[in-house]
Amino acid sequence: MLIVPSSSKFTYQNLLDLNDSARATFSPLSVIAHIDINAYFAQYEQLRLNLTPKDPVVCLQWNSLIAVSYAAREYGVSRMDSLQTAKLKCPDLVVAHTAVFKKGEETWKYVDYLPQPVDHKVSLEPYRRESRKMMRFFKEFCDEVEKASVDECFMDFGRLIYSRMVALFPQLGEQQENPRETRLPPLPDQLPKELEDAPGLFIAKEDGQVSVCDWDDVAMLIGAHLGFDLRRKLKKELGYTTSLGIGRVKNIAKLASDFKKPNQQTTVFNDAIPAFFDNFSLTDFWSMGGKVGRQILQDLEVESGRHEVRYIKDNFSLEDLARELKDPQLAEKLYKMVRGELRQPINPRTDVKSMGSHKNFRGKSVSQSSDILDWFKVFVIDLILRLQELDDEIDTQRRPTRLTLYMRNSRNITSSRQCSFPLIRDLDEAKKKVEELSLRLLQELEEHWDTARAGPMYPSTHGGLAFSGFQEISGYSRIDELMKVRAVRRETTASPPPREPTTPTDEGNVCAQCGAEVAPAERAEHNDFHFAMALNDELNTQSYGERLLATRKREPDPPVPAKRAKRDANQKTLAGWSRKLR
DNA sequence: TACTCACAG
DNA sequence: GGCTGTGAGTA
Repeated sequence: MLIVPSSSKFTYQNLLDLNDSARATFSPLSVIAHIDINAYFAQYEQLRLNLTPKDPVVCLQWNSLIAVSYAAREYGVSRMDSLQTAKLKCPDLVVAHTAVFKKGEETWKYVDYLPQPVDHKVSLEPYRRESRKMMRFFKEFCDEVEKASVDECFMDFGRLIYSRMVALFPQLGEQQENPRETRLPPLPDQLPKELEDAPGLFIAKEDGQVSVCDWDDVAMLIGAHLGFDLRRKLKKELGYTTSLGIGRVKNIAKLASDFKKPNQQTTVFNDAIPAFFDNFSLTDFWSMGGKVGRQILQDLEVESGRHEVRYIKDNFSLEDLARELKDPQLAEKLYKMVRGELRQPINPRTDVKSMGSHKNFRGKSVSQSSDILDWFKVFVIDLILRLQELDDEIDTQRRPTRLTLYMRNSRNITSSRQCSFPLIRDLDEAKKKVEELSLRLLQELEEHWDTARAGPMYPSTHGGLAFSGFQEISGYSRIDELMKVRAVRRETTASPPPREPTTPTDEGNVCAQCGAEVAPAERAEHNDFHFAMALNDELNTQSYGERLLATRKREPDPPVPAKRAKRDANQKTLAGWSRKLR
């Protein structure tokens, strides 16, 4: 590796800013990472079914492939294939259908047949659950993480880089009288051994050399090592192969993680940014993939395809862009973007913003309001189970403040209706409330439906319910309530579930199944817990994926059903809906 | 606030 | 192409 020592362009303040999460993304020394799980859903299924990366696994949703493992891609299988064409290309294809809800049922599971859309709804909850696990893992590695989707996130490596830099180059840690005015010292003649053999591909600089010219290059180098460590750790602990990109802004990191796949990483030196952008079209950039990107190319009369980004950078001033695009904000964004200087902060976004459960209806299967009630049941339980997962995951509960009903008719006209949703801690209560309010929303929507403008509401082609306006509620009202939740959580993870659904025998206050101390008043609830665990076990039978090949190892825990007695009561309520509407 | 649209994976 | 999510625009 070529070292080119010269006086630094950067100041001590630039370095200090890395150590401040509010300023790091604006430092010229910034290092942002983007990580992406390769063919996520397919890889999840591969691990769930205890297969290897060599097995050609695909994830199926009805008849279409929603994820294709890299092993299956070797056979020419792509996301565009149907199940049938994919099997022609690869007879040994391992097909794992997503988990599903059966119409009218109250839980999702992996099933041992090929489910049909007319009476099933896909559940993506296993992937979301695993995603949350991975995000926790990333959060432990790095203090500033932005979840970008279910299988990718951005990280600001600023603090990690700062610490490594000061540790490796002690003179960088020396206090300065005037850090804003004081330049960093020149690079040493040799880099420490730890930074040699940097993992991952380096984008060559403009002159074709990989050379380290200034401290920003050193920061990138450390970033590459951090990225490699992160990927190795994730592979070891959770089993996933990933692609990763390192660059000075989010945009570059994102393009870089996509550049070499699977199981590889790319680091873009700052000097190499223009050369790196030559590999892409403007429409490959985040937020430019749709109309906006196309419109810009048209307004600027840029020929699509050949080094558009470099062309825009070299031929348009900020004023030119503002004039041609007639949108000063967009012009500024583009001006910075083509220079790799669009510095968007990491948005921690730890909290859920909204949560929806939707379904497209086939043919005329939903041709009157009574037809949709069984689907409502699925939407409701889907949402409630997901609220419960949130509760289980973090100690502060979050609750939605709005409920929205969506419907679409055969002319593809969508209408929605919202209402505020009361703050209810208890999920069984909340469930009843959703049932009640969604019914009311449906009636209101039917009343307000503008048949003259939109045509008839039925047959409906789409329906769904969504929670939004999530708020954190003040936490647990009593400390012992919190302790109880924690104790149950320990049990569910630590003790093996019973094989048979059995009733605990009466032996004082000690549960015969798990030996836990249970007060008589809580006995019923405790038994429900065992019932739920046993039911889970029962549901964990063979699935469509594994029947074709393997033995199961990493089956996800299906959702814990709501308490039995209350569920029966709710079924009565649901039956009531149908009567009310007929 | 109510609703729609654009964009993304 | 189906499903899920975020953010911005509009009235």
